[in-house]
Amino acid sequence: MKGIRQLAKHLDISIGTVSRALNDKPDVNEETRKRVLAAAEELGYVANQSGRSLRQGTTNVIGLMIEASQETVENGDNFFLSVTGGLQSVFTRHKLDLVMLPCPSDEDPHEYLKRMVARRVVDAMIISATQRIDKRIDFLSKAKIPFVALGRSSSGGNYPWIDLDFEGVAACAVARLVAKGHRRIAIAAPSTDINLGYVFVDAYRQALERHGLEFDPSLIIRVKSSEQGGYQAGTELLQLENRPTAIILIYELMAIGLYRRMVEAGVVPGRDLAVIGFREEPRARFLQPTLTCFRLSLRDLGTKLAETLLATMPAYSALYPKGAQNTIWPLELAPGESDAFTITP
Amino acid sequence: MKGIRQLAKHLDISIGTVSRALNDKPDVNEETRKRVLAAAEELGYVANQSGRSLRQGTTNVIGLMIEASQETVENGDNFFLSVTGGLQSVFTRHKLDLVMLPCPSDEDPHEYLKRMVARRVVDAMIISATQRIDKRIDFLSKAKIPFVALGRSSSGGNYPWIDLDFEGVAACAVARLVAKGHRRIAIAAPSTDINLGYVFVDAYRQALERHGLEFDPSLIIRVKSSEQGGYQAGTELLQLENRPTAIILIYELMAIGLYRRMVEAGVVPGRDLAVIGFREEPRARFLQPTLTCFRLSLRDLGTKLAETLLATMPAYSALYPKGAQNTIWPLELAPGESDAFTITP
DNA sequence: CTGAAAGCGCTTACAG
DNA sequence: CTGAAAGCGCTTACAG
Repeated sequence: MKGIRQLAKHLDISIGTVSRALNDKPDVNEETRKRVLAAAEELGYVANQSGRSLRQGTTNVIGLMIEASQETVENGDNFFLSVTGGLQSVFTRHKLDLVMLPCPSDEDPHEYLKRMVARRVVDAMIISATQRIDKRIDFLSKAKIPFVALGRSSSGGNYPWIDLDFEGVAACAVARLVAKGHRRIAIAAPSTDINLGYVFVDAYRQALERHGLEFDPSLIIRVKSSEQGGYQAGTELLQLENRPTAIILIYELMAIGLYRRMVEAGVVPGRDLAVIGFREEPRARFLQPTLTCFRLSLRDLGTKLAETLLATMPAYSALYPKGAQNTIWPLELAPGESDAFTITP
Repeated sequence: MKGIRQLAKHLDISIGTVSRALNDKPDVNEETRKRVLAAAEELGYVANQSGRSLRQGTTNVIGLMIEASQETVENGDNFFLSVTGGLQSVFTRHKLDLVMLPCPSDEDPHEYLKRMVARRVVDAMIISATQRIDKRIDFLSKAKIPFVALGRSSSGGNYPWIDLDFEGVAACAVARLVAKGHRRIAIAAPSTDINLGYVFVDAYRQALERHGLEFDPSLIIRVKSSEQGGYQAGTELLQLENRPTAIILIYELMAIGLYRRMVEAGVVPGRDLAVIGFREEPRARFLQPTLTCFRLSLRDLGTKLAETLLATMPAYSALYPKGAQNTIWPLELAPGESDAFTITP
């Protein structure tokens, strides 16, 4: 089936009526609508998206930009694939399609985004891995493209974002460890300029302060956000003089590498070293002793992301009252055995 | 910058000339072309893709369909993200953009594909995770949409595909094990209807036959393609009477779960049980003893996939001589310690 | 409730 | 080498 013209001819009615029937417009005879829908189904007609887009000025496509960094790839980090389900559950209601736009690793993310937006392949964008200073945010704001960011940034002033509750996680982790008698608590933070690193370390500092503990910069161990990074963090931790008795990890898979390094060194997590991981992750579920970490539903996060985005789009904002356009997403403590011992001074 | 009309007005020339200049057509004055390109850059003009698509009949977008199954997500399987780099390196040369189309887990993959194709959001498709009988292949063939499949299938007769050399891997693994004296060799295969399972098990059977070993169906352990599946395979292996002395795994992350199960049972891989893994994977690199497995470049695989696809597209086939439209992609043995012992009967 | 017509933003024969 | 015009496939005021 080529186009609406053939379908209309086949039904012996005008293309206008066919279009109205297909698009659920109210002013169509019920009988006519049924005939049209049946014929479309039978002949496999679906409206050409370019034609629609050109006329309507919208593509009905939402882009999720992802950066396939070496690290992400090696980690097998499927954070986004999980969020995707939640996003789609909302978008489907409005016949919006989600496409993932992988930025080639050799292209500047900002340039890539500009190109995609300028070509108008999407109506709106979801960006993530926000940097502390992120040009993409300024660009999208200025270009008035609806968007939502997964992650805060110092850029762009007021813009829609959702971020994980790093403060809550840091505060909870520090409080637990302090309650068990720990005084020297290390933290494994990312070595990149990603904004969550700053947020997390700040919150850790403040939590220490609240508990009257001195902040020691040497306890911030900067490593890659990966299993290997966790291993590296383990190595650096072992080399610290006056070795910390506890460590908080900012990335879920670090725990696996850290455990391995500890086992190699004869240091037993949960007995000689308290470990608190970040996000609960299937692959870390089998660590022995079980890892204390934090739980969240990536699907629900995706749903919220989608709703936040739609609230900023004129065509949908009525359905999704704007309200809080910035959300701190809570994580729930999932206690394990990795920090279940008490330090006696 | 709104559209080509404004840009043309700004330059005081016709939109036709602007278009020709922007699209590298030969019949444009060099001076004019420079002025146009400069103005476009300055004003941030990029052609609206819907307009282009409608006129040209092509979208210049290639779709990579991915199925975000529960398993894939939990595994953190980033096979595709890695292949993406290779795909893009080829597509970029032709100003083609790659988008990943995630099929919602509650939608039938075949219906999803039909919808995407009918809406003409992409010029061509890359599909994967091919089933033994895969309706998508018949559909794409019939609809004459250029496509390439990552994975063979029994469907569709003659169509372009690339697949990993499962035969080679199975043959090599069995030969190695037999040479070390193993007579009872188990194999962990996928429990789903994915075609690679059939191909791999067949090749394993044939390899046994070549070495004069009897095929024992109880040695085919069907489990999920995941870490957990590997663990499960370990459990089942331990329960087998006349326990096999070796196991071949069909999925890379199975090794991690299998090792864990073996350690729990006091069975030492590389001493009490020979293990040969499938694809070399960063996360399995730290297993002790090191895993014998097979190496391939996912980036190169992506490049080949892209080239195979372009060879089937009329607009590019001249540049990519069709030649072999079916490729068996070789894997290179990466010997480790996990199968380095000899059985003495 | 339906039809005829305009026009979304481009590219591309066609004239000159 | 450039301009004027047609037309890709739709949706949507506008008339009736």
